[in-house]
Amino acid sequence: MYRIGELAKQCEVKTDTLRFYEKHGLLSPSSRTDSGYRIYTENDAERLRFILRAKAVGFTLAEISELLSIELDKSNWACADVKGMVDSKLAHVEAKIAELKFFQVSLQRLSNACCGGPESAEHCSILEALETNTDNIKCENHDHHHDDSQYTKNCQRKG
Amino acid sequence: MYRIGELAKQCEVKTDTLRFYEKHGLLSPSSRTDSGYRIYTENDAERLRFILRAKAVGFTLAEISELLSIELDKSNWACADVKGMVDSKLAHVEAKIAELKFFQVSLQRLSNACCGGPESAEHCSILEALETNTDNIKCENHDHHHDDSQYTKNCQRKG
DNA sequence: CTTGACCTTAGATTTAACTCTAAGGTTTAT
DNA sequence: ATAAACCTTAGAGTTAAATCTAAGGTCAAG
Ligand SMILES: [Zn+2]
Ligand SMILES: [Zn+2]
Ligand SMILES: [Zn+2]
Ligand SMILES: [Zn+2]
Repeated sequence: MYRIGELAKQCEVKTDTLRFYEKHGLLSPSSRTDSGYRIYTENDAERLRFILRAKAVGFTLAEISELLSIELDKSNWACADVKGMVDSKLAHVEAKIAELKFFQVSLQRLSNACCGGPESAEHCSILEALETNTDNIKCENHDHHHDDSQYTKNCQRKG
Repeated sequence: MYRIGELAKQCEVKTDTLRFYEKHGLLSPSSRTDSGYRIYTENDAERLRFILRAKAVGFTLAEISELLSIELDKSNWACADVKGMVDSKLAHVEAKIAELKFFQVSLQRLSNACCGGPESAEHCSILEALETNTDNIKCENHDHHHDDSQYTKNCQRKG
């Protein structure tokens, strides 16, 4: 039997979060004290841990709601249903990774093209790429001199 | 010279989006007609393309605001400033990728442990993993028979 | 002179998961 | 008996980037 603050501390969430989960139908305390304090049982704690594990693998609260209703009525669901949820989440996560990897290589290419030095950004390759397009990036060629120890690796210089 | 609908179509955004960008200080039309219609110049269109390119590499609108103010005042900024923005975005993107990859492997392990068949979820490995922990997943061992052609690869069976 | 496509505004709604506020009641220890 | 630490509620705020709504004005074609 835990009060809200105890359960929150045990599971490393905020009390706000537990009230939020209750408001959204994910987890309700099994009872209340006479004065209205929430009382969670060990069973409630297990349900919370289920929720947190599902969150840890990437499910949203809406999806976790669905998983919880399956969990409470397993015999009326098939492995196909459960695996379907996991697989569709997996596909979604992989699509997001692909999008972010595109960002990553684009940003890396921009970064590589810029010396990153203290000189004026007037001829900065990054800005030039954003002005025209990000596919053909020219490495910048400042007229100034650089401190070789810092900028040589990225910047091709004239003088 | 474009009206809002023309520019929107040309750049494949909604008119709502252009009004939104205006409200948030990213792009204002250079003028208005007597009746109040927005009029965008080619210069405005270029600025929009800058915005869209920056979005395409992952920058938020707030970051794009910053890039735009640098772009309009290049000589008072250094390459270091611009590259700093790119690199910090890159770090952020890479952190997000790492988080999603963790989700990905966790979900993949869950998926692999489940036969995905039409049988009851009562002994589903996925649910069992969420009930206890997601690190030690047991492959499910149903008492039923499976259609080998569909489930053999993931499911280890008894009988 | 009316239809339809276009344009205007301010403000509300959406999504997700909290996070915070205000105003107050309860428990426990000193 | 009073302070500290806890608890209660309803509801507003946060973040990001739109997207939608309502109520109305403009413009070209037929
Ligand atoms: Zn340089
Ligand atoms: Zn540069
Ligand atoms: Zn099986
Ligand atoms: Zn299963």
